[in-house]
Amino acid sequence: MARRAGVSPVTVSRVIRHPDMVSDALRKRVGDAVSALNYIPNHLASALASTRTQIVGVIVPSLTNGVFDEYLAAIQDALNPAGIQVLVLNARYSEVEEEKAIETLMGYHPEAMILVGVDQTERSRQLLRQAGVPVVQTMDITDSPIDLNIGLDHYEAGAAAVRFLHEQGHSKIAYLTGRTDRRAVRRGTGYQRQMDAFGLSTKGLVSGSSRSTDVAMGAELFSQILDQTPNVTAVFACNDDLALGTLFECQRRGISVPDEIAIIGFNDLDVSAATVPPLSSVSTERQEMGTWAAGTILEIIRGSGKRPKQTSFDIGFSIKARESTGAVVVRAKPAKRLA
Amino acid sequence: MARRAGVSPVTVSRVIRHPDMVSDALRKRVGDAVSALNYIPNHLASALASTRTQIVGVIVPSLTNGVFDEYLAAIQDALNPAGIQVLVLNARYSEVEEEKAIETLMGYHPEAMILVGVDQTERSRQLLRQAGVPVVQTMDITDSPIDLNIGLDHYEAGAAAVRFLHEQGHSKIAYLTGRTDRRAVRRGTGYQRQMDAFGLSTKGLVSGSSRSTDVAMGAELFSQILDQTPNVTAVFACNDDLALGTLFECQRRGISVPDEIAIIGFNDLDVSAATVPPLSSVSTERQEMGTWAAGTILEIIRGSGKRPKQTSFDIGFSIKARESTGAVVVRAKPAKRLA
DNA sequence: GGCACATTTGAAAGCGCTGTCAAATGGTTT
DNA sequence: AAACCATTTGACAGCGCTTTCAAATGTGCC
Repeated sequence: MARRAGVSPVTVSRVIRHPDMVSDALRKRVGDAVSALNYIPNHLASALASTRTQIVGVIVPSLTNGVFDEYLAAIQDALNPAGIQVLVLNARYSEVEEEKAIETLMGYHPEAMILVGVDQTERSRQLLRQAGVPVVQTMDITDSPIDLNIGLDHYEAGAAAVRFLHEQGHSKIAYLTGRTDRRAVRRGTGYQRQMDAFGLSTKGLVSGSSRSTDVAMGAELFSQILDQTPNVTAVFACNDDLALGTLFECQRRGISVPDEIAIIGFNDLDVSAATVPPLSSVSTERQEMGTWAAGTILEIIRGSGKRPKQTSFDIGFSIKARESTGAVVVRAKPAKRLA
Repeated sequence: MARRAGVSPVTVSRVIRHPDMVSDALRKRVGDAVSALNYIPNHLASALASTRTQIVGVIVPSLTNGVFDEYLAAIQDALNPAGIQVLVLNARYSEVEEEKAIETLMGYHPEAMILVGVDQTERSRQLLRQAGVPVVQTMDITDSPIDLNIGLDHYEAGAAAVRFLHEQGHSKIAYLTGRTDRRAVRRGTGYQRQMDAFGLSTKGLVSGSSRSTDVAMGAELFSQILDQTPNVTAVFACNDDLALGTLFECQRRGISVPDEIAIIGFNDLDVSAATVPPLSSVSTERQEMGTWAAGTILEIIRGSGKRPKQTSFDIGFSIKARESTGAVVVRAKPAKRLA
């Protein structure tokens, strides 16, 4: 107890929590003792007594996927300066593990929760509601959010990628996908429906794997497509890793990109702009989603506790057209939706 | 309080913590109440009362660098099953921020700490020692660890990369580096000393930036080298991002790899094996370091509390020779050290 | 049937802090 | 000088749990 050092018991707390309620002399005296002893208040005791844990729980589907890096960093960057710690748990793309993670997190009584995706189990939703704290579902959109929601329509994004390639004159458009969370599935559905709408067959043009994606898998999946459908002219990869693998496979086989094969990925990771040729990609605002989630939470739990004006937010996406899909055209977010 | 549900106060705790000390009937009765109420014990109160926080603090220099992804995942995979939560803080490659992160973490009374690198500030070291918990410094080695240490000798690794390229007949070997933490600096020193030892000049062969690295930077840095020293024949990049950027720049300029330029990176990320041609890289055992750190900690705080037989561990490195440095040779970790 | 002993449950105290409220101190006002 | 008020500090209780120890209950033995 640092209190022995100064001479006061509760006063230490006041000096640390409400320095302006205390005289200069006391502040100095306690301050000296604190630094002499390297005293650091026990956050657990403090949280227990004040019922303000200053913890926000975040659950991501993967820790090794570059997609969540900037997202997590954005959340921490927004929350840490406010004195809030972020507890990150990994659900490994499993709803069951996510539910477990939520249970664990609840034991810490977080002041808010940030989740990826919109399909939590019923029990997860119940636990979350029961907790009575702000919950933000990110990366995807839904009509029935648990609480707050920011994301994009992956179905529309998949369809938009197809439209984009189609506008460039492609009709043999392949789709590559890896382990299928709901978002990837929806992108795939968007692809399929848009191909249907164009009257284009997707036979021999879809290749998937149940493993989690990496660059090497992109090469494998694309090779499978080539075997089945040698006259394929364009590839829509459900993420940039697969797109990059496809590009490498083209290089390996001496297939010219974009002249013989056009490639578009998803997420627009940094690396996509640096390849040769640069990879087109459907760009998602991951950092913005993290920032919005964290900022909105801060507003609620700090600022007067009232809900923000906007509780659901479709942040959209944009197609970054680069050389891998031919001549570069400036494009914006698709104007209207698929019927 | 779920206790109202059953009929007991302290007993709930016992049912949950020591189910075998309690009768079947009670266990069932309380169990029912627990699930009926979705009761989850308050971890903060539990930790405060028992002085076992079940928290391990981890501080990494970056959240957006792929290098730390598998490392963090390995730590969580080892610790979570033991009921331990990992609190991850980002020090952004700054010793000062690291010190702040340590202070913050201390407020949570972690049962152990895992750090990256071996140059913490004096105050950091003091706080850590004062905490009296196991501390593991990873990724680098030192003669004066705070407590436990696992890592590799980056100086040797840098020198080994140069020796490797030299053996392939290169003498105009460039070095690319980005923001320079101690480890990157040591790799650079290893490069420089080994070049000196070979009597090779490094004039016009070193290019660096103070920003944090990305793929695009690799292209920029390599371009600078080409401007200064057109007859360069090999590039040692201080990480795989820069190596990949170099490869892309070669592709862009139509420079053949490895015929005109040999490239070797550092860390051996997954993507390096998938490029065309595949990139050689100095492979570091990041996952193993995370696993060892977590495992050793578990042994100490769970298993009888005694120190492991081995408290310092040079895990070494290996050179993954792939086509980007010419004919593929099987190589092991360098046998003897630089004088 | 009475006593020693093992088993199962509860009562009391306290982990380190914070919120509330009362007490002490000092400065003003009439 | 008495009464009043503002400012500053401390006492007390309690956050929700666990630990320790005592009480209650059941079992076996002489």
